[in-house]
Amino acid sequence: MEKLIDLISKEVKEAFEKAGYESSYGTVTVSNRPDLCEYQCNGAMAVAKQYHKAPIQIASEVADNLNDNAVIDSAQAVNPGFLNINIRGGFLAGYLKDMSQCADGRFGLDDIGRGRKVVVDYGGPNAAKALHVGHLRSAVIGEAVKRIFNYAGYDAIGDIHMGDWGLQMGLVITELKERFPDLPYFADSFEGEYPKEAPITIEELGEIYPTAAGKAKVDPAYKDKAMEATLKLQNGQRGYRALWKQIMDISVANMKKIYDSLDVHFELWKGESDVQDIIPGMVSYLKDGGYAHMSEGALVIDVKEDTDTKEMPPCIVIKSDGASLYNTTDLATIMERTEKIDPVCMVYLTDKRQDLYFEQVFRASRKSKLVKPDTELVHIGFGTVNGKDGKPFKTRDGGVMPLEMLIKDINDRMYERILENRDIDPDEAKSISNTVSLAAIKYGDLSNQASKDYIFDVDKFTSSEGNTGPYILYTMVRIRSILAKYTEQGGSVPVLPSSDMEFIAPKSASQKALMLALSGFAPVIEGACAEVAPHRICAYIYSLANAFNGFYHDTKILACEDDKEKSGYIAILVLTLKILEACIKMLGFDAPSRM
RNA sequence: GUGUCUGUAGCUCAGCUGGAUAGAGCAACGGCCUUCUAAGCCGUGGGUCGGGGGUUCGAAUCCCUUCAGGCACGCCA
Repeated sequence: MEKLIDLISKEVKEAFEKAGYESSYGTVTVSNRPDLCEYQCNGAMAVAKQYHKAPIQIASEVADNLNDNAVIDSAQAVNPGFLNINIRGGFLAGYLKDMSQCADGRFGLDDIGRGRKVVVDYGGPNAAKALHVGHLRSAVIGEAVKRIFNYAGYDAIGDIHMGDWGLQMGLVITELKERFPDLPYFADSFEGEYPKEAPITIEELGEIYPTAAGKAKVDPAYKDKAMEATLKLQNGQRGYRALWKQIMDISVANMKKIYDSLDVHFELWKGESDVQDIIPGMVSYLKDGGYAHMSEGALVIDVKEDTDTKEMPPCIVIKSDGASLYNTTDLATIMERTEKIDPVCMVYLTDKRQDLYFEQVFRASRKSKLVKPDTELVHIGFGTVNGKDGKPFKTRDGGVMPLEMLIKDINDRMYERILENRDIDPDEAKSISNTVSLAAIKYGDLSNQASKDYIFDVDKFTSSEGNTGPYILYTMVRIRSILAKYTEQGGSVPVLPSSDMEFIAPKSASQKALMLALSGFAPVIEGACAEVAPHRICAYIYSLANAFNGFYHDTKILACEDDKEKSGYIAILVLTLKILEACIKMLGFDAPSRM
């Protein structure tokens, strides 16, 4: 379905052509001065030089050609050469009707993806340590990105890609060996059955890794042991593998619980260890193809290019001690995905500090042809979650904030707010606060540009004032409430896509503003998808919710006595609600039925 | 040192493929509920878009330079 802005552009382009100018200058944009007009065209100013004419004269000529237009209600030339355009209400109503009839339920958004596959690599938890605040963004943004791709018609596959094979595992094993040297895992001669369950709990694991990492930092001998353990694990030492498997089991169970609570779900629970078997093959491929060479004892791929103005260290494939590392598994994963999934694009969501690293890996995989030339490799580097002081978010005592604690904090705050506001059954309040607080967290994160750091402010996020998740949900609940009353009064609410939706030309400025906002859905999603920018959807639904609340405030909907007008209002309500639902679904949260 | 990101209202952030008077929200102040959820709506005040050059009819936006801060720079992930 053609976008409204394109339909308007088409008219203006024709008007340019009719006046004797190149039609491409007739491109129309949404007005940046809504007080003056709804749409604008700046082409007259751009084209003026070429035709040696005053911009305002050109704009006037074009405006004259737009009288009596079926789409455009008014086109006015304004100094120095703007063309201010308003759209016909009846045409707008017809456009919304077309949107609500789209059989694919995408409200006019084209099938951009056409079923092509995309891998979204996000989550990336470290299997050795508890999920903390640093894992929030990857999960939240990644899930949204995946859902946006899916909505746009792609077949998006989310891969958690756990860090389960690197030094962190060696550290945990080493620390366990120090503490419990008598466990059978550490006895080379042991040939019996290992215990069924892990020797530690998830809580203990949460403590062991930081301890071990701390020791390794100050004690080189300890670090050597850990590296040795890593290598032994990778080489298949039986006891280490058994212990590793058990650590993974408790770790994964814990991850699932937390990701579930965030409504974040992965199609693939892959990790670095999964490509272990294909690494030797890949390494010989890299060597035989002449892509990799030895340097300072390590196997590396040079990724420096002549055009580089910056230092670009080589991508290390195998460490000088023979062990593989993050790079190795990422390259092997790219190779495996290309063979088994063959996506048009792989998107990685990690902290932006890994920018250089991913550039190296992407270059290495291109250079060595591990990936097809037309497969896009995209790294979305996001900023840090900071506290109100602008420094990385910590617990009260200054420790790393566990993700569970952060979720609980915001949940508790939300629960308080609900109880503050009204008499409500505590159980219902609990259920509502779960739903709303998830929206608060996710919206708080997603409404910021991914690449920037942001401040995690519980009070702000849980507030229903301003650009927040609760404000969006409140708006939706309001609409649902009206529609429910309408049904009670014997009206029938159309289920989309529906040809029964009868839109009418707007009767008020707020109604037209809402209708214009609705018509902007497709271009916003298209932009959010193209730029992998969920925050655009947040900005959109905030303005849409604003437009709705303005309309709601000065329009009697159910009390409207004109049936045709009333059903027109209901149509707007339904479409607004459905679009908001589609958007928050993409962002990864839901609305409660009542607030 | 090299590279990279950031700098917009007191605070948190949009806007950045160049357009009109730089927008929101919070905070401050003032209005609006016998009527569809006031967790809402409307209004007022608040800015040399870090500084300086340049390109352009036009710059928060593009280029150069400079200041301030963050981050990364071969065997961690």
